[in-house]
Amino acid sequence: MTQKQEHLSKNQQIVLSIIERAKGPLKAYSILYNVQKRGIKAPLQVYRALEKLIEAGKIHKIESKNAFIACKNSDCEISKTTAFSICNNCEHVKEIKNLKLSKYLSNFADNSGMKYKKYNLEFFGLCKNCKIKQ
Amino acid sequence: MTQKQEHLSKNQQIVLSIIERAKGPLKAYSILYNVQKRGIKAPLQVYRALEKLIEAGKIHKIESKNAFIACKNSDCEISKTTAFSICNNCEHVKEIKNLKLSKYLSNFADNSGMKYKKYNLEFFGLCKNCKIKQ
DNA sequence: ATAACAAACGTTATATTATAACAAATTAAG
DNA sequence: CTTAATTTGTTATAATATAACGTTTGTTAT
Ligand SMILES: [Zn+2]
Ligand SMILES: [Zn+2]
Ligand SMILES: [Zn+2]
Ligand SMILES: [Zn+2]
Repeated sequence: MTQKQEHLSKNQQIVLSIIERAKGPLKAYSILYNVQKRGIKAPLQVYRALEKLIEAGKIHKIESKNAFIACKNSDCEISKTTAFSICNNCEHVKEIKNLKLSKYLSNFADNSGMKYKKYNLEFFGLCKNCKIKQ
Repeated sequence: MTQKQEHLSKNQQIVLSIIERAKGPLKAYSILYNVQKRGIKAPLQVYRALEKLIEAGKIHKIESKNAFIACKNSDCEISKTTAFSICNNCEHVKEIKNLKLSKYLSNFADNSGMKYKKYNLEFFGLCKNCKIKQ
């Protein structure tokens, strides 16, 4: 009986803690730099941890930025349905938690006969702060 | 009066023609390999063409694959609102043309006060073919 | 036509992001 | 304890993307 892992390994915990403390999405090599004092020396160690953390639903990858952010949406299925708002100016990223949206997209079906189990949506615009300043 | 460019340069035309003839999304270095006989020798020449073609709405980038596909949706705003279906098995990618979906997403607003001008949505699942085979 | 400007080009070098391959150490299960 | 699975450490390399520079081509306005 292979259950979804819930115990995080040492490296996974280290990488997760860095991502959780960050204000915004972190890039892999920035994570690497941050964890070198804790014994993680090579890119692969970071990428391996990132892979497992994504599988576990603890973090998400922001595809348009090649960066990683902690999941703030404890309800969301394990990394299967994700939506983010991204500010084009200050690069602020926030995970969107909206039941209507997630229901709409989870139930979406077009004429292709394809049933989608997973999606990633990235919205771009100006955040409230940046809208004011401009 | 700076209008949106509609005349494509030589390199842009070459790169676009490769992408349009392809069955699926192409990677930048695969494009490079394909156009070397036509005089394009360096990655930067390809990336520059790709950038302009995206701005012109002729192609889109599939972010989860770092690959580029021709736009099949002449109605869509210039690369501003994109949705794709991606088969996890055969990697078949198709641009989704669905007015309800695009209206829903273009009008989407959450409580953040952010108004989104642009989005990219990638759906994942099994296409009809691959569903049968499994 | 020609000067002035903007866009595209060619080229070299380099930055950034990500994975392959292999052996050792640790952890979970029977 | 024994065995299998996972995680780790390490080196090397693959894949993706941009910086910097000078030249060439195309457009616009006199
Ligand atoms: Zn989440
Ligand atoms: Zn902002
Ligand atoms: Zn399109
Ligand atoms: Zn398929």
